[in-house]
Amino acid sequence: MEGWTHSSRQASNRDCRQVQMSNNKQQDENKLIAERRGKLDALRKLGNAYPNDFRRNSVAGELHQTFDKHDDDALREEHVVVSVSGRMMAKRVMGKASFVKLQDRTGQIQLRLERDRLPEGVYQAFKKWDVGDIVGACGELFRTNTGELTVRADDVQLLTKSLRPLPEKWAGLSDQETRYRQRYVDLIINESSRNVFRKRSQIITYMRSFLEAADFLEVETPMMQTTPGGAIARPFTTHHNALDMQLYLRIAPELNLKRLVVGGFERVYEINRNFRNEGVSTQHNPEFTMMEAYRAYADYNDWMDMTEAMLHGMSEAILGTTIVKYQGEEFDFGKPFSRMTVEQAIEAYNPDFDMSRVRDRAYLVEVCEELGIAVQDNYGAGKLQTEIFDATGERKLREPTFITHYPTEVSPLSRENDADPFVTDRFELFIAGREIANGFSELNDPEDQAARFRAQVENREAGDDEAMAFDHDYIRALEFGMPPAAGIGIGIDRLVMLFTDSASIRDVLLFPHMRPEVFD
RNA sequence: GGGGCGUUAGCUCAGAGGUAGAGCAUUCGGCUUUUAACCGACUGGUCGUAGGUUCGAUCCCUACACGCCCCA
Repeated sequence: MEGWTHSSRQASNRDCRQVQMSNNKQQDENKLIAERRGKLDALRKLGNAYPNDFRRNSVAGELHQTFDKHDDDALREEHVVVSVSGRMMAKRVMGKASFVKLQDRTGQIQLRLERDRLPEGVYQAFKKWDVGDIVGACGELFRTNTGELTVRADDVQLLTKSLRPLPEKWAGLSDQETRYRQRYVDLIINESSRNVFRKRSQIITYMRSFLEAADFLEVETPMMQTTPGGAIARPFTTHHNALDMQLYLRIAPELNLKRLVVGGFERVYEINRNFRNEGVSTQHNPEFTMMEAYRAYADYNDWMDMTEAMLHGMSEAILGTTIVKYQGEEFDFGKPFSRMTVEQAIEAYNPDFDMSRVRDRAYLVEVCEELGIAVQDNYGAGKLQTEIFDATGERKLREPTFITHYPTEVSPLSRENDADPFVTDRFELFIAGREIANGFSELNDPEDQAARFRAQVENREAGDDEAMAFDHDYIRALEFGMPPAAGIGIGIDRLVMLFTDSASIRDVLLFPHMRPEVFD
């Protein structure tokens, strides 16, 4: 059985002077903390207050699972001796015996502490411990009168003193600002929050295994770039001191991943952060996680099929059902998603729209103005169509829906449709009124791509600071020849929101971006 | 950027132009099968910050900070 070595119970005073000196500076704290700091001082005088020689042999979840069917009589016959540790979440003292709840990464396990069973003086010391302290104990399993699996402690030790009181057990911690800023407290207190981040991890793990099974290679490409590209967005800038040069945080990994497709990695993906210098909202964080994947000898239809298959499998793996419940709505990820072109969506959500003039710039300007959309001189029919769709269609797409054939004008990296060069072979996936994924057949004609870049540069010179720069090296790469390919980007944060029924992106980010807290 | 709402004890929340409230937690006492343990006693506050109005402001007004929601 594992347990203690003896060192932590023996005195070691080498740090005491330093600690007492620093204590004098801390008198401005509130009484609750001062109380606990006093207890810590007493612990330091007795020996090492932060021992690291306790080793447990069991965790709560496994004990509950293993001994689920064992009643008290069975447990007493078996004499199962275990050692456990965790944060003390409840402490109920009843004179010469107490019950304690320890919380570890798998759940909670109850301890029963009896004065006369513990070594001399230990029970008296325990009475001074606080909820929130980290504790280790060993003893035999039994079941209480109410049937709860419990460790009857033969010894117990304080492993880490907690100086700050935890939020109250019943009302818990609900203040959103504190939950985001002090996520550690949120995670200690709120099981639901722990579950969100466990699910997040499972989702990413599922996605990896799905792609690995399809023989995709995971890669990592630069987050600091000299030319930001691969998306229409404003970048963050930073500065490299030694090289004395301006760098950009990437807005997308796209161009680098396609360089790798040129290099012969026919199936690649990357899961990592992108940075976009735009507003913060329930749907937007300045840094967010994206999965981008590229596949040679495939087109955008293949990616729509793969996306459906991935989300279908993911819902079964993560939720155990294909029904995803989100903010009062239900979506079935087991059914094929509906598909509609941008122009069909405009027709569907604008009953008075004259489809005979769907590519008539003057008419589209008129419609935009009626909708209160600010139109700029350099907007062509394609950009105007997209604006109309965004304003009228996007939020109404509740059921998972692929919107296809985005205008070439707004898709500078996508392959033109063979039959209709006004549009590209591109789709976006919407669920619950939000864009979840964006995919397309890749433009691998270097001369066409160069022309698209030039159009972007014109927009940039006209004042659009979200427009792309001309990436000469990317054109050079395409000139070596990129096999016909298609790619997709999936917003991980928004996907996790769906799977965890979270209303805000902050709820699925461990440390969402916040204005700095003021410490006086 | 615009609008609305919020900020009171460690946590969750009441409150009213006139001495700042509750529950839980803390502290002390009691209790050897509790489950928000229980019983008794006590304690806890720069009412976000800075101005203004007022005899008097935590409350009313203004600005600012931070947060949440909606819109662009």
